[in-house]
Amino acid sequence: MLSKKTQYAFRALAHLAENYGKEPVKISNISIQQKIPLKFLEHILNDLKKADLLESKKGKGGGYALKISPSKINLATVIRVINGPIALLPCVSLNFYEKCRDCNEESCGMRKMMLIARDATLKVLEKKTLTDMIQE
Amino acid sequence: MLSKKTQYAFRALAHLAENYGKEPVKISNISIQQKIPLKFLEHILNDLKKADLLESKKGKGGGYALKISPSKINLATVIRVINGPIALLPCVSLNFYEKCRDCNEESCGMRKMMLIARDATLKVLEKKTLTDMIQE
DNA sequence: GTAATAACCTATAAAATCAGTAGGGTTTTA
DNA sequence: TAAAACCCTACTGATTTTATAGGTTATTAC
Repeated sequence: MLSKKTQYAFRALAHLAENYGKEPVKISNISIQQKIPLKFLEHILNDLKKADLLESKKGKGGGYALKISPSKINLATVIRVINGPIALLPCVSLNFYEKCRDCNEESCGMRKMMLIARDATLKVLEKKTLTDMIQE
Repeated sequence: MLSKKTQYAFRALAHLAENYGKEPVKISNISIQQKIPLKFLEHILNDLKKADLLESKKGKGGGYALKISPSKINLATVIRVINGPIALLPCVSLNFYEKCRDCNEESCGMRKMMLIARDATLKVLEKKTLTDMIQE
């Protein structure tokens, strides 16, 4: 399951996607309209900025905005930045790979199954973007 | 990601699948051969038993065995018993559904995306069984 | 140039979950 | 009746999650 933080991140991104091309949006606005605790949201937006998904501007008239088009931000990217691995096992993770102890990767049946599951999930999450998400 | 407990469960089940139709297997045997902490494994096997996947026999010659054919135990079932929901959001979970606050389910784009992802993942996890997993 | 605005940074903390351990109790079989 | 093996309840330490607090820095308007 996605953490609450990740769900907040998606809401914030959806909000920013709807304001793409317009003025930057203040944290406080997103916080109120999307009902996300303000100080928590600060961290989230900062994480997304560090991942190069957002850009920010300080001072009056400042705020956050998507750095790239919402149609270029896929859901897998967001999940990886905020939530972590998408795969069900570390040994089948593309971005957070870890060798599993006591297991021969070539022959491990569990691994084979989780690879197939990962591919199926990724096929969706890498294809769908913020634009798909905000289409009503 | 699957918890360690779930990974242990899969290993134990694979072990039992390989002994399907034979004598019951003792916890201690599984613990040693699969390198799973014994007392932790006790809990896991008990959970699987309560979920009707295993049957047990006490006393000498006792142990655990699959209650049904390994070809009838799919991976989704196991994950749900030990790990919990497979869906990425509570509001798209079939077995652990929870309404999300502040969100109209009909119109929520995040929900729509996660539904599609869930279906893709489940299609694999509900189709693949312990038998698929132990095929070398 | 200074006051207001709004993002940025670091530290802390309560609550929940995870990963086990401890120590007996109960049932079955020989 | 004793050994074998599962069964049950409670506890614990570590980690992660979900925040909150409080100050710092950069930008803009006057």
